[in-house]
Formats: sequence, structure tokens, C-alpha cells
Amino acid sequence: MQPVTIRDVARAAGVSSATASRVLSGNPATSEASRDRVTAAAAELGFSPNAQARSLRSTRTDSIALLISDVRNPYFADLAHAVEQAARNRGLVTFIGNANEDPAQQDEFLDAMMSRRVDGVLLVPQGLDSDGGTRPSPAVEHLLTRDIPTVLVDRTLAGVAAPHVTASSTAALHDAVARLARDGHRRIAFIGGPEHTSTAAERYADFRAALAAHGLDAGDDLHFHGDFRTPSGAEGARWLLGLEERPTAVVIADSPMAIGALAVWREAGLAAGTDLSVIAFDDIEAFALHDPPLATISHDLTDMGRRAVDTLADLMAGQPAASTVLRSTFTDRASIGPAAERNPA
Amino acid sequence: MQPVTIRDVARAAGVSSATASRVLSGNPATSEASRDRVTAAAAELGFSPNAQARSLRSTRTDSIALLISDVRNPYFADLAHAVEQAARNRGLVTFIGNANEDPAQQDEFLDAMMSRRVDGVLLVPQGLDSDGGTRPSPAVEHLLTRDIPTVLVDRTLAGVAAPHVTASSTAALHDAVARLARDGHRRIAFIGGPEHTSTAAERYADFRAALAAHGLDAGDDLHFHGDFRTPSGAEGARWLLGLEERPTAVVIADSPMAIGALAVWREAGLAAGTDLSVIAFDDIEAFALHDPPLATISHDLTDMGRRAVDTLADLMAGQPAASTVLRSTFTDRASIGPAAERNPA
DNA sequence: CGATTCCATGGAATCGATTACACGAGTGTG
DNA sequence: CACACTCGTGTAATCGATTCCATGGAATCG
Repeated sequence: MQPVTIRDVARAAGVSSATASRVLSGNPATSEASRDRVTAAAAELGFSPNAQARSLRSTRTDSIALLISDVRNPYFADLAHAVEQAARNRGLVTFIGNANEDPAQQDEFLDAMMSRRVDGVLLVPQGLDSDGGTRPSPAVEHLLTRDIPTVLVDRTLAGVAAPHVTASSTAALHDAVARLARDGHRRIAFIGGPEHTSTAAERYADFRAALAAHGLDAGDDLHFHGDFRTPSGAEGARWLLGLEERPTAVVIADSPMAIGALAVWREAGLAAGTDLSVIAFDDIEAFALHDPPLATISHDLTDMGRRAVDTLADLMAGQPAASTVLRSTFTDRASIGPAAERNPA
Repeated sequence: MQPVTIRDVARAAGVSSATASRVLSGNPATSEASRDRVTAAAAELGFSPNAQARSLRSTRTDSIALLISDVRNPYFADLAHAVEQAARNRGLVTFIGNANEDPAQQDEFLDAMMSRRVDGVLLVPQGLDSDGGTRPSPAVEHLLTRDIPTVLVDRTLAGVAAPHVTASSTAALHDAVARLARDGHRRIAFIGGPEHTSTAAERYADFRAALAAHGLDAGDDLHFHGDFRTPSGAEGARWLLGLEERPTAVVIADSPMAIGALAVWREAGLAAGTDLSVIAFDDIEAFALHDPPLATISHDLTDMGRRAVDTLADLMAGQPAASTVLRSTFTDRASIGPAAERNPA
């Protein structure tokens, strides 16, 4: 109705729109007199600059996009929070988008962001589409050919040269398996994520390497293929219960699946730490609260978010940026106990 | 580097930019021949329209903003997810912003959104600032004077006429207190949220009304003032442990505080359901998993998100919109047990 | 004191898409 | 055959802020 423009402000202050613009954008070439009058007029009229028009001319938007896989996964919620705070410290606004683990929704959001000309993109890439092809999705491809500063976060993407900030669980998984081995566990199951994601693939590979390093059976028959969401964790738990020779320990590749799995085992009367030792990825508050408290492999998400923003800022400044690999941590808690002697299954 | 504009597309297709624009925006006044050529050229060049320029001219942006209090609170994460899906179904892109329970961050985000001219705003309003004044914050005021379609979600705001979509716990709290009374509880504590939020104030008022309706003591000395975040839940738990005559039951006003509180009680050796009956607001998956499973008062967030988007869509279409109050649900679980006869404190 | 530099300022072009308006060609009716 | 109408198209104005360029007055210098 009453879109107050910079021309209105200029008129009220008795100067030209050029001067008004200079004052409002902090250009030093202004006199104190006009500075005062323009500032006053802007405040008086409740002027809010049209970001559209501004960035149409000056190409910078001072905003970045963050695409995460699933807002309801506390891991990504924490990451979003960390990124937001770090970006805010640099004067950047963050647009958070939720892909819902779906490449189509990812592309939709990325398209919207590109057409809004964000200055950079932090991307937790979604798995390849149903074709199972090895190429990045159209929107991601587009991002790269248009040279839009992009940093991959948490996951990498085959064939994409953008720098990334990820976490490696190699050492933590080694520690975790060592801990289990010390307690006599020899059959350890793995409830993993979708293998087109680099995190799921890496975690499983690292897990198998750790098994091998401890001389344990590294067969593929104790591997359940989940999708990082709660219901698949429950499925995985049922799968485990149905195994002929039941494993004595299990590693679960993220927190929503762990919640699903634990609910099923609880229902079945299995106690974590005695009947079955459990280690879950991602250290959410509720895990420390669980009975017994859950052993976890976790990442420092504040650090990951901060570094992701740092890396993106370098890229946006035109400097080359290197990838960072953080180390995750194994936390021993009471959900690990000695391997049961016999299997009542 | 290579910003391909609509003029490039037009040139490649051998038409004017007006025709290209008409084809790309689905204007029926185009011939099949030019439609084909323009579409092909656009695909060929990888054209992505500049949303800035477009909405500068045509005022619509097909996007809405959603401001939530805290991304890491599963309640709001669920709400964000619901809103996003509902908006997507209407062809709207959602920008999620995180206020971090801080009015300053709320205003920053809202300013950024207003200057990007979003078509509407869904707002979980943040508490009044430190002045404790009763007026909405500047950005919210601005939102209203500029007649930007706005719907308050989850919480209302005194003195703001915008329609809202909220949930009432009156009935659920009545049921919950009835359930506790039936089990002999007479001293029931309340760990509440910050009282400048309408939800915290309402929940406590409803709680007291429910107590009164059951002839129970409704004094204010069993009320702990938290802030909806985990650490304050832990504080509240310690406060309860320190009370002279310990209550036999407690109601906690949101899930992060419940997590903090349960961790403390667990540490202190208090068992939920026997030593202390516990009811928490917000039904997160981990609560059903808790030992014992937690009784809750919960809202249907998918419904809330959907209705919020519906209401906003009405407003954006220029139609008057009414407020909606949803009903929350009490779920009885094993964290409620008979009141202990004596207090070992 | 005249010449040069400095500086705040206004006019006007610009960013990229949309759209009001005008125009010419083709169709239909009286 | 003339008139009205439809239809696709191009030209140019437009949205609101930024910024290049020119200008005039004040300050500085030799």
C-alpha cells in the first residue's frame, strides 16, 4: 500500500536520491548535514530498503543458503543453529532449507536460492536420484557451472570438486570396536544409512576396517541398510531380533534410527548394555538420559558449522579454500557391557 | 561470470525479450513456434531467471517466511517441517529463520525478510525485550503497519490483531490433573516457561484452574519459572529436590526442559512414576522410549502447520482470516503412578 | 591572487525481468 | 469490399536502489 522508497526519503530530506543512497549505505562522501537529515527522514518514514532493487544493481545480497537433509533430525538442527550463529557474526543472513532427504526438494530449494542470487551455498547433498546415476542432480550441476561459491557440509558428493567440511569417524569407530572387543564381543551388527550418502558409506567402511583390525568377522550379513530415519531404525531392530545367531552388540549410524531401534528392543524386553550392547552415532541430549546412558560417536557441530561458514567466506572473497575433515569422538557409557555368554534366541 | 539473462535467451531464440518473458512465464499469448524455440534456448543456455528483477516489477515473490523460536527444539522443528510441506503444496518457498528465543534475532530476520518482500510471514513471536514493555518489537510493529500478511503461530502477542493458530491445553491439563488426583496426588509442581510468552502464561493458568477444579492447593510456591530450554529444566529439577515438602508430581511445560529435569532426577536416583510422577508437554519420540515412558500433553503439529499456511494463504489472497485454536491431547503413560505415602526428603 | 585539488551533490544510466501500448497480419461479418 | 476483431509480436516504460560522471563551490598551494 504505502511502499516508501528512497525517493520519498530523499524528498523529505530535501536531497537527491543519490545522496540519500550514499548516506544510507554508509558511503563516506556525504556531509554531516545531509547525513543527519536523511537518517532522520528515513526513521520518520519507516523506510525499509528494497533488497530486490539493491542487489539487482550491486550483485551482493549478503545472504547464504543452507540446505540440510532433515530439520527434524537433531543433528542437522544443531548444525543449522551453528551455521546461523556463525553467519550472523559475519553479517550474513542464512536461509535454511529442508530437503527432507529428497533430491527433488533439494533442487527446488536450490533453484529458488539461485534465482534469489544468494552469495553462497552450504550444502548437505542429498543422495542421487532414483536412476542411481553417478551424476550430481541438475541444480547442483547448475551451482557449479555458474561458479556459485559452494561448500559441501557433512557429506561429500562424488565428482564434485567443491571444498567440503566433514567429520571422519575412522578413529572413533576404531576405539568403539576396541572397546567392544575388550568386552568379548565378536558378532557386532551395523544399522547403516543409505549408501549413496558418503557418510553412510564411510561409516560402514570404517566399521569393517575396525572389525578387521581386531580380527573380527567382517561379513556383510550383519549389515542392515536403513535410511537415517526413525522407522528404518525400528525395522533394523526387528531384523536383528530375527537373526539366527543374534549379535551381542550393534552400532547405529544416526540418532533417529537409534531412537526407532531402542523403542523396538525395549518393547521386546531387551536391555541395552546387558542383553545387547549399543553404540549410536550423534550425541543428542536424550541419549545421556536413556536408561542406561548410551555410548555414542559424536561430532562437534558448532565447530563444523563455524568452519563451514569460514570456508564459504573464503570462497566468496575469491580466495581458494581447502577442505576440512574433523575428528569425531567416541564416548563410552553404560550401554556397553560384557558380551552375553549364550544367545537365548 | 556468465549471468545469462532473458535477453540472451531471446537473442538465441530469435525473438524479443518480451516474447521470451511471455513464454517463460506461461502467458498464453504466444505462438507454438516461439514457445518451442524459447524453451529450447532457455534449456540450452541454462537460464535461471533473476528473482530480484522479477519481483521488483511484479511485487509477488511466491515465498513466505517462518520464524521459529529455536530450531533445536523438536517441537519447532516439527512445526517447520509441517509448514514447509504445506507451503510447498501451494507452490510457495519457505524461508525458515531461527530467533533463538531472542527478540533481537527475531527482528533481524524479519527485517531481512521484509526487505526481500516475502508475500507473507508466519511468526512464533518472541518475548518482549528486556524493558518488559508491553509493546511488540519494532520489526513486528513494522510488519503490521505495512500490512504484510502475518499469522501468529503457537503463541499470541498482546496488542497484535493478526490472526493466530494456537493450541489450547485447557482440557488436556484438566484430564492430566484429574488423572493425578485419582492417584492421590495433592502437591503438584509446575516447571513453566517464560511468562511473557502466551503459551507459558496460558499453560500455567490452565494448570492452576485444573488444580482448583479438583480442590487442590493452587499456591504459587510450587511454580518454577524456566525459559523453555534444557538447562533451565535442570535448574527446575534441582529446585524441586530442594523443596521442604517435596511434591509427588510435576508438570513440565516443554520437552527440552523435561530432558534437563529428567537427567537431574535420574542422577539423584529418583525414579519417574514411583518417586515422582511426571507429565511433560510435547510428545517427542524419545519420551515414549524413556524408562518409564513419559505421560505427555501434545499438539498435532502437522495440523497446526497446515492450518497456519491455510490462514496465511487466505490473508495473502486478500480475504479475511479467522483464528484457530486447536486442542491438545493428554496421553497417559507409566511415568504416572500412585502418590508416595511419605516424603523421604 | 590565480590555479589546482578536493569534495559533496545531482542527473542519468544501469541491473533484469515484466507489461502497457501500438502495430501489422490474418479472419470473420454485414 | 470495408470494418471490426483477434492474435502474436516488438518497443519502450517501469520497478527501486546503486553508481558513473559531471559540476560547482570551497579549500589549498605556489
